[in-house]
Amino acid sequence: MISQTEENYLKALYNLTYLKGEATVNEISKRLDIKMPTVNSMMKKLSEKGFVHYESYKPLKLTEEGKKEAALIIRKHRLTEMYLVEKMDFAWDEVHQIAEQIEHIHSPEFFTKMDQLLGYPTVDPHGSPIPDHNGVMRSENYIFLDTCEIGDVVTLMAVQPSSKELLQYLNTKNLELGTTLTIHSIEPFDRSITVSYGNRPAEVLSSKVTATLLVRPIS
Amino acid sequence: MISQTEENYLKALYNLTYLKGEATVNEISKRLDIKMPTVNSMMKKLSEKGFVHYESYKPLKLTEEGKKEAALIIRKHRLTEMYLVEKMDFAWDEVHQIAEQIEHIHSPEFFTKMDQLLGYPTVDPHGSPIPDHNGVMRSENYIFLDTCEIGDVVTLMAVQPSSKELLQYLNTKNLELGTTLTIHSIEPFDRSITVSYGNRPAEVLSSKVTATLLVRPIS
DNA sequence: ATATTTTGTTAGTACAATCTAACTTGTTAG
DNA sequence: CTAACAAGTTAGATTGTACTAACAAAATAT
Repeated sequence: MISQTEENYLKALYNLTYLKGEATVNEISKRLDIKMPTVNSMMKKLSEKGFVHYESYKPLKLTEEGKKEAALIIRKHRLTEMYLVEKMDFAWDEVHQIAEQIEHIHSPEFFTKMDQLLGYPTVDPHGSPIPDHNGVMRSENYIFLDTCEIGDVVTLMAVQPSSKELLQYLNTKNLELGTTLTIHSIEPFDRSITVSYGNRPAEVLSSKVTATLLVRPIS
Repeated sequence: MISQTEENYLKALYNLTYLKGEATVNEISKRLDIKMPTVNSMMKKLSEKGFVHYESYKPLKLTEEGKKEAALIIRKHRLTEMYLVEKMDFAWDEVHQIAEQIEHIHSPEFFTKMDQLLGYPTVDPHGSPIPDHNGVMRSENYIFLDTCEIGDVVTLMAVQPSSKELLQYLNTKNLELGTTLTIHSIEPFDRSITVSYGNRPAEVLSSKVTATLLVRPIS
């Protein structure tokens, strides 16, 4: 059995790693507002249970099983948010706290029923994708930046695969998750793309970079 | 703050005492399937917190505050059951396990919304009354047996006030909570009532007894 | 390249909620 | 009325999840 507390750690790790495939003890500590030693020992425990790859002083990763567990919790969270908005008439900004609690309910029938009553939605009220009942996130909404066209306006959602070097490169360009990009031109020769975002001059991104950036078109 | 565990003890105590005003450590132990020493120390803790009257070797009682807390949890449970049946199309026998979990959700708005969507119901799908938002159980459905009429068919719901002697008397008559009674005659002189129930000859109950028995008419 | 800071780990403590074993009090049957 | 049994209590151990203090490793800045 997996406790509510453990579920919260898995979820935090999933969300933190969604971007770059790994996360640190420190990041989890900050996100959950729990001190680092507590996080550290919980990570060892989750490693024992087969949900996390743990090695001393190395960044943390979820195992495939850990990813699935986490995705299923996120599924419950997002289905709940959708249900609260669609069927109970809550505003989109009121539902998070309630969903944080209901996501821990153990009852497959309950969430299956919600899913059914909602007509099997694929995104929650905030546009985030809802994983399916096998924990697979159908990120249909996310596409690689190198598949976009001139004039598209997109939001940076994830980086896959990622490397330290790539993330450092993105930092120097002030490119972070959630940044909204406008595509100005695409160079036919090397497929490099010129984008603008924030209050800064346009930037040119090579195809090596654009092939790793997952974005969501603003539509 | 009151933990989920504490809530379960309060609810158990409320249900056990509803009938006779008090309950024993042993009864709670059996109902929750938790060993007596654990129950004992939890009762002391709840006493510290002002929810329970605890005295060594004496039966347990809820304080007014304890009753209110418990009733509010039961309110959440019964509202949830009603919601699951009415709005989510669950069968009446599928909802208990889910409600056991949802009753612990902390979100006044969530339950207020349920109440509203259900049109402010006063009983749950099993006919049990739903306490109001102040924790007051409007037991309008329960009436004293001495106010019934010939031909009425009723279910014994509670005994108030109760005494050891009265309960022993009821035991000798095989009268227990949930027993369905049919009223055959009422003696005008002393208002004693003749009833039948189960596979046994009719019994005569004195007005002293009938004035303490709370019943729900079967309608 | 080394000193400083940040991050990660270990060790030991605390508290909530559970247990078992042993003892005490209360109840009940001869 | 007392012996036996049931119920209640105390003491001490265990597990899960948190903490602080102290130390170790890694990253960073001068």
